[in-house]
Amino acid sequence: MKRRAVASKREPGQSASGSKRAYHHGNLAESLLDAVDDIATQFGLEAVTLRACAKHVGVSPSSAFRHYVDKRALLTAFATRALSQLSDTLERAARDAESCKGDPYVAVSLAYITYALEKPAFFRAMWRKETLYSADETYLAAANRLIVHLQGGFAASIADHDPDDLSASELLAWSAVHGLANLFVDGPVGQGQSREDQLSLATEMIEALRPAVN
Amino acid sequence: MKRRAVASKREPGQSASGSKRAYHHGNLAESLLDAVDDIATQFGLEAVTLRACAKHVGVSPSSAFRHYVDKRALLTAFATRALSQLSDTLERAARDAESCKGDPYVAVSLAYITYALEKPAFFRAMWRKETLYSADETYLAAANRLIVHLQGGFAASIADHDPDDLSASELLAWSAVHGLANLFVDGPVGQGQSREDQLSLATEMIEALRPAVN
DNA sequence: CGCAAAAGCGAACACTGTTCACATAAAGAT
DNA sequence: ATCTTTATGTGAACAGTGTTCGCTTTTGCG
Repeated sequence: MKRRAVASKREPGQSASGSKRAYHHGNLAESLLDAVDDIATQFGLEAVTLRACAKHVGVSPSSAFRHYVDKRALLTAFATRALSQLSDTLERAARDAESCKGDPYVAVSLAYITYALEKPAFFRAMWRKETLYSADETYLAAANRLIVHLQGGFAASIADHDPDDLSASELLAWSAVHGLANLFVDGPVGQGQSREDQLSLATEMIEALRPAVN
Repeated sequence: MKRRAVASKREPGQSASGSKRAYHHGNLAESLLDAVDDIATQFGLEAVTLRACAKHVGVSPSSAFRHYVDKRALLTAFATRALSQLSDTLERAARDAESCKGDPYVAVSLAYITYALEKPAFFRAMWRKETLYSADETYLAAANRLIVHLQGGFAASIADHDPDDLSASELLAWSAVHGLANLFVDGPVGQGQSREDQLSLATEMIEALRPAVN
């Protein structure tokens, strides 16, 4: 059989998280992350199974263990990826807001909530301490980068990055935004509403918060 | 075999969630919930397995399906119980605060966060939409009761109870408190800190929120 | 080329949720 | 009391899960 008779030379140009690339030898580690990505997007986090990921990539289940000691390690790596993705999103939102219209505070907050609404599985995966190695170094680094972006967006002060060094108002802003995101994603708020309505509700809350955060 | 040669008559006096009571005929449904309770408390939500619960109660795994169609149904029932428990806690906090010292707003908020810190598994179980039948009627009823208590505590107006009928400032208050609770339980905030320090951090945040919520 | 290390494989293990035909206990009717 | 009906609990089975291990391939390198 040998279902992959692809060229052994890896072609340098390749779009994105597609399933291209000579898996047989190549970057299984990354490809497995893509698989988690796809499956979580389509069927939710609970459907992410090691065997499903392996099959999605076209590889035997046991191969995964050459790259991740655990399923938990795989999920940690995925959470790390999600964290960076969110950081990038926030960064872009802050930059856009600065160069154009409104204040970055609203922009970053809305971007945070929008991300949660549009990628709920990713948002959930980010902080699932029970299924994560939350002491993993690269995971922690990604979390810290996110915190820095939050400080930057919320308070425009970029410097240190200890989660416990957030000022009271920074923590308040993060809590409110994070809380609403969670209430949307897993809670009873904004259930049947359209994305539009959800976001305007979020905007309301963010504006209501302003007096406390400035 | 027949490992339970206990008296067939049920003795009326019995302390708490112990494994007493004539299980053979009695209230397995409730006892299974107690089992979830115990296991989740000791080993976390991920350790809650149907077979473990059955064993904990002293019953065969398949018996559980006479009372819950699913594992998910069992978890839904447990989430419902957790929601009521939290509601009770908040109610008591509000009453105590009214009859004595400070304002109920702070008391309720702190009680919410304290509950999350002290029963993280329960707090997680409450809103895990992916492992719950979140459209279950009694679950929804419990969620609504919680919302009413939040409105009562946060704004002292008790009346209707549609999650989308929260005022902007009520939603803000809930979001902030819920968000901080989540950041404590699953996020990077307040990691190594003592309960005391965590709660004083929470108090700071709650106080910072006050200008926006009154 | 030759070889050690890396990467993938298939079969196995213990465990999970779930089903189903069967046993038993309780409750109701006679 | 007996008989029947219904509610409950059982044990063996099934497919699917994470994980391990000895084995084969492939690759990179001297």
